[in-house]
Amino acid sequence: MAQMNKLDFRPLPRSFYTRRTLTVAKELLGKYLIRVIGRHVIAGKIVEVEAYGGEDDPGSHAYRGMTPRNRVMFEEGGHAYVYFTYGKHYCFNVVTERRGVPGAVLVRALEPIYGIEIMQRNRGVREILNLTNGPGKLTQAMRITKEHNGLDLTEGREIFISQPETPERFEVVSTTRIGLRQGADKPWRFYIKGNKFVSKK
DNA sequence: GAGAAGATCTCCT
DNA sequence: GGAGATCTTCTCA
Repeated sequence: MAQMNKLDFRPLPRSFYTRRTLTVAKELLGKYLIRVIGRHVIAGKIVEVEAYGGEDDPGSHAYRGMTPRNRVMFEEGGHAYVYFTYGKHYCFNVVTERRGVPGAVLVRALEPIYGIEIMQRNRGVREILNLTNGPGKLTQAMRITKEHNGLDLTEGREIFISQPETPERFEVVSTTRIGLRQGADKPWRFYIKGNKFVSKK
């Protein structure tokens, strides 16, 4: 088994994130989301995402301009946007585009790679298929909270995203987003075809 | 300052 | 398949 040393992984550079939101969303599929907690490393492969825009996207928090909550969406790409919802759950997003242009990609599901025992403990669930197959589940498994809102993902510290050690080929499926009242018509959800950890078919 | 809705999950039937 | 939990944030008065 591979060494679970975080030095094996390098954070993606700023230039990966400061592009169009839809481009970043599709390219995030297959990448590893890495969470470092003290000496422990948790990693999951990103298998499902949703893109959120600005004033062109009624489904986005940034649709009506900047508020204290969505401020990070207007930051330079490469930051973490974490918000609390439904009184229980955190959702983890990756900010995209250049500074001043709102955009983010919601990470909806991961395939567990490393630190599975830690994720089982954090979730209070043993079933691996039920560990990270939803936006609220993966933040609980990786212990991501509002403390991480605004974190810079290019620094490679507590949370970052890296290339997998052995990239695989896969097909991307594009569908409409989930759980929205507004903007539900836009096909801005992307997932890896056939992956068991995708939250909904 | 009040009221309503929400990028969800879990448990129950 | 459906409803309740639970609380933050936004909107409007």
